[in-house]
Amino acid sequence: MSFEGQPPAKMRLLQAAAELLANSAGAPVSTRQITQLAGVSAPTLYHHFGDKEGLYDAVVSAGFEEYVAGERDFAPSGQPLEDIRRMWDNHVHFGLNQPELYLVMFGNIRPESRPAIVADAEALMEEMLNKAAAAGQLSVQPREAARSILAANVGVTLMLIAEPAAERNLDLSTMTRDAMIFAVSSDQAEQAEASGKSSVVVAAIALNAALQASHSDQLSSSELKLFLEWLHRISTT
Amino acid sequence: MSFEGQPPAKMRLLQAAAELLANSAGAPVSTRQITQLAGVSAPTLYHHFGDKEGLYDAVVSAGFEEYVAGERDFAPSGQPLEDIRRMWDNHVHFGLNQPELYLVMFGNIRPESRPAIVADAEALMEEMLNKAAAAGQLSVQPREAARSILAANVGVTLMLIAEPAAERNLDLSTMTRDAMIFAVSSDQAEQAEASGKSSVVVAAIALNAALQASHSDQLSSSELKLFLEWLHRISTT
DNA sequence: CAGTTCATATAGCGTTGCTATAGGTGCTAG
DNA sequence: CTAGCACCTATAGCAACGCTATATGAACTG
Repeated sequence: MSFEGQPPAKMRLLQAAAELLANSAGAPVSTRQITQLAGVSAPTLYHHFGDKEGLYDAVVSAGFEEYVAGERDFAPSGQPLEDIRRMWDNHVHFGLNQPELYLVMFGNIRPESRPAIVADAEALMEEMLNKAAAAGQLSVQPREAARSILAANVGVTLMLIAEPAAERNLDLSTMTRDAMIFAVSSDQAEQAEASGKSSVVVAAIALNAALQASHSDQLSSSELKLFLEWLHRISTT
Repeated sequence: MSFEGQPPAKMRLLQAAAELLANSAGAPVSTRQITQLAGVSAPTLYHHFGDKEGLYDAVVSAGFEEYVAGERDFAPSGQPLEDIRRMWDNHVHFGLNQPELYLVMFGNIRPESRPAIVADAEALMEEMLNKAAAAGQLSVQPREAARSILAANVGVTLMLIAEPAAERNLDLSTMTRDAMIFAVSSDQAEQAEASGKSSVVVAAIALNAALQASHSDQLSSSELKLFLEWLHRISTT
């Protein structure tokens, strides 16, 4: 993690905090340790960051940029759901590689106070899910899907961090990941993807078939007739 | 929470700790607060519990018995997967009702040190999943399924606790719960039916997203507007 | 009644996050 | 060139924290 373009003392504090956090093995890191390693005295820390949490927020912010970089670095594969899979794996990877930082970011839960970073991570995932929705691959609203997937993703990552490194079994992650993605995806759309047709057409076909089969009573019979006619126009173009 | 059958000072310490924890609103609780409320001096605490964590462990242990009681109190419905659903809901309920205690139990993650309670909760869920497996309703190993479901369950509960109480939307829990149970269940078609999401809704959501993204010119703008309105009606039922 | 053990108290140690106060340091204005 | 002014940093120390060395009272047991 690098903190360039900052006043020297501020930068060294950030670096010292990040370094001590990474090697703390779970033990809490004191401000005295940080200021000593940074070669700076206590008030300097509070001048720059207000309090210890402010310093941690700054470290977390840099950590999150690294996290986001990981989430974005792979080229979009054109298969949004596959990209979601990679986001999930990157999330777990990030957590296991920098557990202390991850715990400060996602593990520091307090009632009724939501870490800003959670909202950011949700937004990131929702963005990707929007693409899946546009491709007709989603069976739930992107926002709800993002919240649900991220919750499971965090839960799994925390579980894995808590386990002794030797016992960690990434199958837990893979299995939960696929369960969540499958749950929000519509298999109709997945089949459509394979057939190469435009998603509008395929979705229209699917909806047409489904409507006729289910005798939905959400629309009146005349409305349904017009609706189906439009569907037909869309799907036969 | 009751702590009967203990030496009086020990019991009062447990009660004081539980009470202060429940009303701490997220702020840390000091040993001085606890000993003062218990009408006892510091060394008594350490005589009985070794250290603060020992006291918390004892409180957690009592809390866990309450948790287990909730997990077991409903009569087995004869449908193991339905019981799993209730276990999930009870878990979330417990977390939201006693968030501070829950955070001590499940939120106090440290690298490579797994809270004993997690193993207990896993065992509890695995036990129930064994019944499902015996009934041929499981498509994965009960142990793996239990770990996966519990990880998601904890993740969701932590997310909900972190949210302002007014914004909490239990749909997040319901949706994630059903996704996980669906994923481990062998009779997936039945699960889909039970979740209430018919294929009509799935197709409507996909088509909605696809239409908005593709600016199809097969329908006039007024037709499209009405079409989308109907879609909305179908997909939000 | 002596001895042992359990339970509690007085007083205080070392560390924590944080701050009141004040002293440099480098820039710009006159 | 220097006066003034922001900005940055340091000395010293406070209150609160978890915890403990030591000692006293109470209650069984021989």
